[in-house]
Amino acid sequence: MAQPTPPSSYENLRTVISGRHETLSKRLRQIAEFALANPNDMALETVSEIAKRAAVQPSSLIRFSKAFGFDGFSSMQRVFRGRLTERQPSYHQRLQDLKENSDAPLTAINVLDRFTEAASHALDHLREEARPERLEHAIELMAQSERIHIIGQRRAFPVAAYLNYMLSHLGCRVSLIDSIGGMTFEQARDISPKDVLLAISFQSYAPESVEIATQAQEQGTPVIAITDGPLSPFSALSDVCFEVEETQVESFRSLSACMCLSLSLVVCLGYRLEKTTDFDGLFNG
Amino acid sequence: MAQPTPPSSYENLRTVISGRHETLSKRLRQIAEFALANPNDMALETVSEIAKRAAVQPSSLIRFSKAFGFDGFSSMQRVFRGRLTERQPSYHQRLQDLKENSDAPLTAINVLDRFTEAASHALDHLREEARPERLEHAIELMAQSERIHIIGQRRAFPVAAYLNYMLSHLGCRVSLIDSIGGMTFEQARDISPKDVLLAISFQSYAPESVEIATQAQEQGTPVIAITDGPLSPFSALSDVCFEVEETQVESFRSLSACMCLSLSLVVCLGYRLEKTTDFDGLFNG
DNA sequence: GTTAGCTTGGAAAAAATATTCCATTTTGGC
DNA sequence: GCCAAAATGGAATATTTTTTCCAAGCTAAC
Repeated sequence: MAQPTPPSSYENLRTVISGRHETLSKRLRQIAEFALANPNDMALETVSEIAKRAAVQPSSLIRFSKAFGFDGFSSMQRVFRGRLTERQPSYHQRLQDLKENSDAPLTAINVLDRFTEAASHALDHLREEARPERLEHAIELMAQSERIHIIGQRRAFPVAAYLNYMLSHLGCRVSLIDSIGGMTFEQARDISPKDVLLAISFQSYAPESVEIATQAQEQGTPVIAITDGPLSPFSALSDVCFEVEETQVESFRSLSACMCLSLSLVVCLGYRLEKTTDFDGLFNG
Repeated sequence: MAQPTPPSSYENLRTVISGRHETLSKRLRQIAEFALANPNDMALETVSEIAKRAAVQPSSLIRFSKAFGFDGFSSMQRVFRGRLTERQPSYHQRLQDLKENSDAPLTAINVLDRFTEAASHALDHLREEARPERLEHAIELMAQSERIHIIGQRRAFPVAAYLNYMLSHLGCRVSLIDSIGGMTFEQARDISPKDVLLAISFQSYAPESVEIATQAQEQGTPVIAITDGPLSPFSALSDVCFEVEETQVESFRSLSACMCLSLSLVVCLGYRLEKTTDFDGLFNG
């Protein structure tokens, strides 16, 4: 049992396995090779299934694990499983930590720390969950529309305003439904099937936004939604749906990730439209 | 058992779960929410562990699986596991690629990666540069003012709108100078020395904002500025000045760090005012 | 070729895990 | 407010999975 303490990260385990590869017995070497080549199997299959695939006996797998200092197969498997989640170190777990390790006094700087931390997580999450094909789909819909309508009520309004600002600077025809003078539905009335509706909405989903998205969809106008999770009504009400899970600390949410997604969408659209105009300065108003 | 054939891909399962979410019983809905929020746990943990984390009985998990057409929990778990193995190249990989050849193709996902990266830096910068005494000074000024006026033109407007939204939900007397109907200066006219002016402005510093801040300062109204660097005219025009250096990628700037700072200020003010109101839900409009 | 020491295969035992079942509670219609 | 139907909790059971153990098979030194 040449390994006193087992590696606790996949990367370490990998290194240790390749390091000892030469000195292992025939069967164990066979397992080492299989493990390095099929980390997914190692993480997700049962001992007997892995044994079958690697053409060894189940007991050899146990021996292998013990040779590297683990208690048994299960504890080695944990390390392989870690690899699958560490990219995404359980977003929620991290948040939990953030909340729990926070009996720090509520000084201004502490609050700021926590919100920057939370915003940073939200950005990571955005990046991890981003689906390239959705981004491209959304951009295509915008590029081909005659006019882009934007709705975002209450908490979502700043995002809507930001999109409106940037899109108009790109030279897009764009209409922000800003509900000025209580004209929400009147403003929404001239959404045509050739346009696109960009809807931003978070819990608890302003009824006006829901209704306008519903109407748009019914009449065949593509809807792009930026919302806060798969349980949002906009999942069903949109052609492309971006789920931006803004981190929540003590039930306050930031819009950092939303702003970032919005900016990215607009810039991509800019490239797509081959507006090779001098972008410098456009965004510095 | 309303689901004859179980979804075989994670994406489908997700869709089906959100689709039926409304109609599920209390416990099953609870599980649906947990599952969508914690797909990693669903993929890797045992029934009893998941049950514990989701605060339900193990048997409910089996019922949940069956409700979606699976034989039992194990076969549903297979779908969640699929997600882990069919992952697209992780964003770390994408970032690596991006750094190695910065003339990487301008795909949507690359653009997003770069902006999230940039936003993340901006947040780090915000945290590093934050001066506790400035935060506290700003909070104190707001706490003691009779009314908070907010101005932010053009690119800064979304931040102003966000502050306006949050502050009004805190119960503060707040006025947003939104320039509606070209009434910028008329709206600014009732800023009194007992109030405070929150000015957000970035290069190239909207003249209206500069002028209003100047007037406010001349008449003795405290000015809090959120701006973009020491060269901003607001350095001189404000009592407290936050310099938020939003990282710039190809001359596009995001507002992520600004939003985060704004949120932090508001939350601190909330604590300061000892509004121990139930904050839950306040920020979910 | 023999033997000691290490390795391997496989079946049997132990442990962990998933699933079922039923008594109890909750829900919704009258 | 009552009843029937649906949902739920939790213990009991069934199943799967891991782990142990030991006999048998190699390997290499003498």
